[in-house]
Amino acid sequence: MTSPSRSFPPRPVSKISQSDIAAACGVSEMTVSRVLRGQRGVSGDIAARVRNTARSLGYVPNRIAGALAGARVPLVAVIVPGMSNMVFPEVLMGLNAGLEGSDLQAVLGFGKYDTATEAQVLAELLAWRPSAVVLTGLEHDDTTRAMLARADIPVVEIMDSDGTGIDGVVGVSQHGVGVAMARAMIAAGHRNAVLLRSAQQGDRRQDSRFRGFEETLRAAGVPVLGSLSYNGASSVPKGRALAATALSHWPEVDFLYCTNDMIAAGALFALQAAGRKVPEETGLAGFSGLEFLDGITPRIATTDTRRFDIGRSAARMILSRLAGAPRGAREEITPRLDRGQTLRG
Amino acid sequence: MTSPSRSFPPRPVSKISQSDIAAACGVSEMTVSRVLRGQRGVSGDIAARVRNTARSLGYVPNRIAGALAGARVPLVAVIVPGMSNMVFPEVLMGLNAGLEGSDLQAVLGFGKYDTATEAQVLAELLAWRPSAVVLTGLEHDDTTRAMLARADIPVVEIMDSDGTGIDGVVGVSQHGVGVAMARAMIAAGHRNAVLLRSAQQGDRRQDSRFRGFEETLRAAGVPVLGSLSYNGASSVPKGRALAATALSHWPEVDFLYCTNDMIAAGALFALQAAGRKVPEETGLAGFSGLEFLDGITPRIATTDTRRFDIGRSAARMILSRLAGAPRGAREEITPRLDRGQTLRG
DNA sequence: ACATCCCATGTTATCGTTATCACACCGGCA
DNA sequence: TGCCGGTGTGATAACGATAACATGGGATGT
Repeated sequence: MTSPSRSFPPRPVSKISQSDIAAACGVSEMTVSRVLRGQRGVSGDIAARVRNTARSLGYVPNRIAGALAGARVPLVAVIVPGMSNMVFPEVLMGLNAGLEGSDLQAVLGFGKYDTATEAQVLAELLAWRPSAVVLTGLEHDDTTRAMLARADIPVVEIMDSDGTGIDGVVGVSQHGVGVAMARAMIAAGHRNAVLLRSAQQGDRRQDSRFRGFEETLRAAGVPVLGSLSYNGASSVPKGRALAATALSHWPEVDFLYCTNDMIAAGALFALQAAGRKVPEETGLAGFSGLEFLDGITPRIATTDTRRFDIGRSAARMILSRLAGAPRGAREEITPRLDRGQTLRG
Repeated sequence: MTSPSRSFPPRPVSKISQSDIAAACGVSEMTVSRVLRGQRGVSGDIAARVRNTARSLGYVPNRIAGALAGARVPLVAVIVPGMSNMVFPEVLMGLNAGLEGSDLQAVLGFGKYDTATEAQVLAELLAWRPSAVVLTGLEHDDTTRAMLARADIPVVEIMDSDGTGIDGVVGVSQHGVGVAMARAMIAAGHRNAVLLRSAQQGDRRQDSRFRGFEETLRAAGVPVLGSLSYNGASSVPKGRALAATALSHWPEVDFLYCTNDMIAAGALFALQAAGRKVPEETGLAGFSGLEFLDGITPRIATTDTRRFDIGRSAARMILSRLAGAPRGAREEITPRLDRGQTLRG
């Protein structure tokens, strides 16, 4: 909206339009439009002729004109925080898979873990009058909510299902993930847990996960020893360093609950380097179910949040909303707790 | 183009348009349009009034109408094969970073490693009359080329720079990557190489990489012993299995050149499991520079193709083309060969 | 044979914005 | 005084497609 100096060459001209086809075939534009959209009520003879002409002329439909004329805009605005790990790429693959077969196209924006940026990006995307919106998480700007209310289109919030959404919600209960892992840990006989967490501001999902974990442990009378956090992006070396610190700080620790699998992998290496038997002396668990962990021995316990399925469900929810289903659908994706080989027993 | 049953609710109505703002301010639509686009030639008084009214009414511009009326479409069509590993997410992050500051927005499509699908997706995206196109690789359908020729907009082909492109090209020489790794291997004293490769049909980039590798070894009088391939997506376990097979098949092997780091990680585990000292007895190398490898010891030799930089350069190339630079720019991104700790010496 | 209905096709208006040209109005200069 | 150039603002016509309605003619029914 604020480009001071736009010195761009004129738009490419001399495009083929439906009227060119109409002229070439000796029919009206309307007939061409009908054929190209696969509407019935056009004689097979003319339809074939129109299709051939369109192909031979290299006609590319102009969605812009179509959309303005009142046709639905086959776009879904998708805002994810970023793509620095495999989480959102997988969600997007699922979304795409779920959209396959419909003519809907995802348009991507990055919210950068910041609700103000998200609002800005949303405004940008809404300018295209998409048919639906997919947002990440349940926390949003007031501006965002207001825009969505005015837009009055299906909205699906993904990833997190702890709380109430604007419209549809597809996600896992992060709180539940923490609770389940705490129970698994206790059942396996571990007692002294330390959390390795990201210092990322406002990572609500991490927060509720750890809250569920801590509450459950406290209720069972085995509160966590403490937690350490790191700044910036996750990486294996960071996990390693963090775990090493944890070991020296709380020698009695016998379980490391890591905020993701990357950190957990590093923690595993640190435990091995420190000569701690895993899981006999010290167990650990991560979060996410990133594929690359498949190859590490022992296999790290984790919670797979089925990101592909989340994306696909979101897509399906959008399709059914557009087909007339009521607002406010919720779908809980049941995370899969994988005990791996880093929990005792 | 062929949705048999479209029963969608009518488009959301009651939107605020420029004419509402015009009416509220007592000026013409044209004046509103000028203000909102930041054109000069409107008195500051009116401009401020218009902007305030727009804000308070919750006006969201309609790019569709604007685009149809002749304004540039601030969209860049981007087609990547998929997102099953971190390669393309990183490219996209770079692209996004490079586009930041301009008003250009990337719209993503998946080509699925198939030129026919690519052509289809391209048609879909061109229907939105984007201002530029980014494609992956240099190999494309005739349909694709024809469409691009007609569209007459900047095109940038990324990743691969072995060959001639349609317009701009940003990438690394895969052939050069193979050559460099072969030289490094020879210099390190390895002699009996085996290739671990994906059976993915038509992966031109892998092919030229390995070709460069093989040619260089042959010229040096130490041809590769052989190669093994796997089907489907890469994973650490597959690398492990493949490497195990290689060890039993060619016991004299002393170097495994893997098509990517995931496979290389698996191969490393296989070597360790077989009791082979790395790199003394057997060295290995991967390809890509995926971040998660940072934590594995020994650090695996690899070639970092600087995917983020590729994306960013592509973005910059597009911006300069749109600003008037001539067609056919080329930018060679120099890959970074990381010897890690799995090459002797 | 005549009214009726349906099917294939055409006509007209419209979507919201921007390009283009036209028009006042103002100050300066000869 | 009259002409000129600039500067704000408005009127009008696209842009390319689709919705909604109109039309003509053949098949159908009685």
